[in-house]
Amino acid sequence: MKTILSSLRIQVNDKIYLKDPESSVLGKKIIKEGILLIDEIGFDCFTFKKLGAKIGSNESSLYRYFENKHKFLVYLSSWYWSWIEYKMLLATTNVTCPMEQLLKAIAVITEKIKDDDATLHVNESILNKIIIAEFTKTFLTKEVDEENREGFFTIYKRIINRMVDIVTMVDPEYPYPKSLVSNIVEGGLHQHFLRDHLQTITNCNEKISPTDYYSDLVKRVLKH
Amino acid sequence: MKTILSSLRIQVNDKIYLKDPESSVLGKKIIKEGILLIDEIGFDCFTFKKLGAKIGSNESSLYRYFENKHKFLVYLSSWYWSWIEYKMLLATTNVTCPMEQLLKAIAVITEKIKDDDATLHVNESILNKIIIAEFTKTFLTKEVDEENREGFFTIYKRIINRMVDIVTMVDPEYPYPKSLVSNIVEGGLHQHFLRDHLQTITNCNEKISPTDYYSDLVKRVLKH
DNA sequence: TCAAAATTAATAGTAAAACTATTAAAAAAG
DNA sequence: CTTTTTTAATAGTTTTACTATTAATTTTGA
Repeated sequence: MKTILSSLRIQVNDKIYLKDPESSVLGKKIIKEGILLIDEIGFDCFTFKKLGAKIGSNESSLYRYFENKHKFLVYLSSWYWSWIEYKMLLATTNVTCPMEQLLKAIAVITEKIKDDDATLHVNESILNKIIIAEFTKTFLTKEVDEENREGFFTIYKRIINRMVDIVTMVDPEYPYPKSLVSNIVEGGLHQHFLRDHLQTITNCNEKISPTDYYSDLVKRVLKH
Repeated sequence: MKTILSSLRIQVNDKIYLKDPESSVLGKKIIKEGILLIDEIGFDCFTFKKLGAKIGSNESSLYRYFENKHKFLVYLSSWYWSWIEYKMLLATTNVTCPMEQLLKAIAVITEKIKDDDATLHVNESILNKIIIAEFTKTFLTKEVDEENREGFFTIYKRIINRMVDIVTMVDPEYPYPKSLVSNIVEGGLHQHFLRDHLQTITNCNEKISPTDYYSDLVKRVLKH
């Protein structure tokens, strides 16, 4: 049951990879150890050569799964947002009050993640750390328009638009629902980063979470 | 007068560079043409070799000004924020109403920049485009804590804390002034990027600017 | 004024990163 | 059980990122 759920819920655009890493032992090893290595040394210092050494494989074997390390990060991000989308669906269905739904969605998006035992080859808690520090790099490139057309950011945009629908239910008169939501999703990651590294420009700390800040924000911004 | 003003107002931490690029013709050429090249090919593809070729200098000559291309981007960012700080000072002094002050500051931060003729070797409008697409990369690194300690982000943090003071004047009871402001500054850049590349998740377009969105936001969030 | 000192910039490197072509071995299909 | 396909390793190439050395120019101070 667990494995059925875990394979059903995560769907990554197949243009992102050359060969599906979920389809082989080596592929899963690349994901699992790749997440750990990026967390350890940072994406800028990460190379397929280093990952190959870590998992006892040759660099060129990894190139058969991903064209380059950028695509690998896009893959991990897509996987992450697909997993978040699933969690958001679980958290918001059967909630009738739109504002309550919105607060649940914000919690899913902005909360610090604990590992989910259903997917043994992905440590979601560490993946969350990577997304906080590296996700914006997936679209801050010269290729963003091309990759957007190819659907690399579909899941991310779908999550935002699902939340936009909820905001519109809460306050149909609010004029900037899309900017508000994209701002919350991106800003949630950013506030986590500031809490860990630039504490003087955030109120987030051990006691105040990004979830607290953004929950308060939507209550002030939206008529409800 | 113009040159006195321009040299007074921009002050960049001298740990960022090896040799002050403002101190020589070659240095100014590096800044001027570097901005154009990064805008053209993106920071990821930018190298000192390519810039050297563009300005008819050897790669190794550029290395005497900046340790690496990361530091070059940190320098351009510092320069940009220093220039913004000056513009913000001009825009907010002699404004007595705190909310009006805040709206002026938000306008300076989030508006699309036009070139300023006072600094001939810097095209501020193109630099603004670079900041939108590349600035977050300056701190999304493993070295962020070390570089923060060395003062690489001082001006950026000072701008945010200046705005935090204004927010606190507007509404002393608001519990998250730092998160609100860091969110506006970072989010302003982000909304510009979304408008240009991921239109489906922002309300910003030719008619609605990030300034409109954030001006409305603070009016809703703060009691005034 | 002119020789010594200091600065500036070019040449010619190296090491690592980012890939690719070829081939060998293992697994799957007919 | 042999042919085809898939998988992965070896051994390359090109580019990036940087450095050591040397040559040329500028500055300075006796």
